[in-house]
Amino acid sequence: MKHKGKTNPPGRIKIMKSFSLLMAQKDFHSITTAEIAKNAQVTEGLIYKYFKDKKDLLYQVLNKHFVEFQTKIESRIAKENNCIKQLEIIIFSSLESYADNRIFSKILLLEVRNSLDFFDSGAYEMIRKYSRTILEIIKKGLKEGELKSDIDPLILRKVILGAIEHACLGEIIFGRKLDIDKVSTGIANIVFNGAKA
Amino acid sequence: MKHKGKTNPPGRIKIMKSFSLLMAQKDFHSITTAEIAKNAQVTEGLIYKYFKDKKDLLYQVLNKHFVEFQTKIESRIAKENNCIKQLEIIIFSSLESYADNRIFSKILLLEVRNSLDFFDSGAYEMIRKYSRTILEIIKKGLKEGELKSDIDPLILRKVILGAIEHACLGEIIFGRKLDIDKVSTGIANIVFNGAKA
DNA sequence: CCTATTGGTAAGTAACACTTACTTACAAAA
DNA sequence: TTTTGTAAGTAAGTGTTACTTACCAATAGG
Repeated sequence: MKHKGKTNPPGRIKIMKSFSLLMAQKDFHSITTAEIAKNAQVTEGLIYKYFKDKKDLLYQVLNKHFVEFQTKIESRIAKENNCIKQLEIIIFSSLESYADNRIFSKILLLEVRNSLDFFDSGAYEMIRKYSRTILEIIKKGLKEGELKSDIDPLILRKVILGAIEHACLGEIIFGRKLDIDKVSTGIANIVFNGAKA
Repeated sequence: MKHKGKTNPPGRIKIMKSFSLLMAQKDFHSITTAEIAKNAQVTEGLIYKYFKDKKDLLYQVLNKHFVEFQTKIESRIAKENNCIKQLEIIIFSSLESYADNRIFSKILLLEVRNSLDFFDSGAYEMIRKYSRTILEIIKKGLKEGELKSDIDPLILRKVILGAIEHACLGEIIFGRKLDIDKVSTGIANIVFNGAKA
């Protein structure tokens, strides 16, 4: 019998909690379904009542975290209407979110990209939305003359997103502590003012 | 009997070739050892004569590609001694290498990061060397006054590497064609001259 | 000519992701 | 009050997979 996805029964919640906990300790591939079930105190079969497969569980956990991330950032952006300030908020808030939500960033930056079916998932849809928001801000910045007219908005977005993601990798992989203030102002300084003397 | 790794027998070469070919078609996890062996026309057991496990095979294939990448870039850099020019060469050459060696970039940007034992591999040692080279150039640029004195070299490196990697993701994942000239000059323009009007 | 080593094979095995067939609980309809 | 439909959960599989073990054949050195 297939589940229709309307309710949110205790078993389902326990499975997601158990999986999140395990993701904090080890990488996706070395987590077994037996382990997930045992820690959740349910049987293995139940996982497949609520999730298509192990990857689907991963995507849904990511999605849950992403919703929080998105709403937090959007409310912060809304308070500003200077575009450069808004982009600075994005840089800072993204770094902050990645830093104090290791599971979220681990999944997003290390675990999901290698499989094509991620890009059909709801979690990926959220990323696109976030990404689109950034592009809108950049375009507005160009129109209002806050940004140089010869800037390609798509490339600027790549630079910003790439810098953010790369900055978090060391922290996620090696557990290095990241100085968010220093790194975010550093990135913003380079991206907006340039590095050339 | 353990292999000492001195010679390079035909079976070993066939396995690596077969695996490379499969990596061009699908992701690491959905490639089976049976498949690798069949396409290489050897038995499955032989894989484990030359490689510790499936991941080790991945790392060694990556390593092979990385050596070519590294030597190519270093010879290009040697021809310049203006630091900004050198960094521009790095941006351009990296994009170019990623673009015309999809397997290499797929492995490097999507497949290896999620497992901790990659960071003990020889392939990761190469990355560190490459990364160190970039840092040296930046430091030289600071000393010789080509770069602004308030720039943090580690952060500038993060921005450059992040931008390069992010720029390639779309191409690798979705097979989108990348305009290397446009993107590399675009990135360099932002990083060196800044985006603010 | 023997023997150690290397290249390679064949036949396993344990563990894993996922399935199937079943039970229980319970709410709404008849 | 009984019936029926369905959601929640279980128990016991199954096929596949990465990896292992034990073996064989060729060959080069002493």
